[in-house]
Amino acid sequence: MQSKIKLRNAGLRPTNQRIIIADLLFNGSNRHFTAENLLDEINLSGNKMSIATVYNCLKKFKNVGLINQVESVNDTAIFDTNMDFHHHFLDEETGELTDIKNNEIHLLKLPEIPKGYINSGVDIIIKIKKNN
Amino acid sequence: MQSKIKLRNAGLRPTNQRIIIADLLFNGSNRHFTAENLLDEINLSGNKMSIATVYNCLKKFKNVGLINQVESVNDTAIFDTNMDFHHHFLDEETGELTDIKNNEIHLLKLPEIPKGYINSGVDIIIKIKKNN
DNA sequence: AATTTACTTTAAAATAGTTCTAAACTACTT
DNA sequence: AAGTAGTTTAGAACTATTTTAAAGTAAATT
Repeated sequence: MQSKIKLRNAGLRPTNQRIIIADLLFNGSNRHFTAENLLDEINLSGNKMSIATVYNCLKKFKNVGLINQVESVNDTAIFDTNMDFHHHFLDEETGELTDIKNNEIHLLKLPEIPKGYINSGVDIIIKIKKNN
Repeated sequence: MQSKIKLRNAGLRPTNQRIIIADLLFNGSNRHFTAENLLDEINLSGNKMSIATVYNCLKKFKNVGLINQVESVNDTAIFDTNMDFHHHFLDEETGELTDIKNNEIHLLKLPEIPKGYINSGVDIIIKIKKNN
């Protein structure tokens, strides 16, 4: 079981619930998802879990750098398993996010970070809408 | 009364409540604020208003392009009176936003916008945290 | 292996931010 | 002056998320 090791390496106790979630999330392909999305998937996979556990787990995964929370105005938190440096298109009307490949965008000249602070990430969001 | 004209030009009926809010927001200096922040200010200025009105008003102001809603993971919606093209530092710990002047940052090469869509805005968020 | 300790899960309640409802009100048009 | 369409309001409703506190489980200690 790959996930157990992954969790331990990340410094997280590999509980049954975390293993179930890790198995679903880290199966190769990247994706965006909400806590509710994930719970549905958990249920479909024949497992059960409290929504509070899903939230707890996602918070932990985020803290140890297994997933990202995407910056965007949205009523619902969206998480991302893609930990590569990359950015997003945001459909303003639907709230849907799509990855922008990193070589598709180029940020020249970063601003000076305020004194006493360090840069902890850059998010570029390109808002789009249907043209009609 | 400047605000009345501004509202009319934007195609909004200049009601008392909208004028009170416009007077507070468009007084020269730009700022970030939440609906609750603004209500506090309204109260301090000796006026009264329902929080629902504040939300309605901000939504309208946003729709007609008088203010922006800032993209950022935050439990609370943050609005911005600065309509110039510009970006933000986001303090990850406090959620506080600060403007980045537009000449401090330079985005070279934008990705191709998906077919059938148009670009409706670009937000760059540089996350920062205290270095200690 | 048994016991202890610290961390985790859970259902349910609580909270926070925002939107909805429907009645009263107000700006604008006729 | 009367009509109508848009606006405001208090309060209820709603949604996403967090908290609570008791029960459960993994790991550490004996």
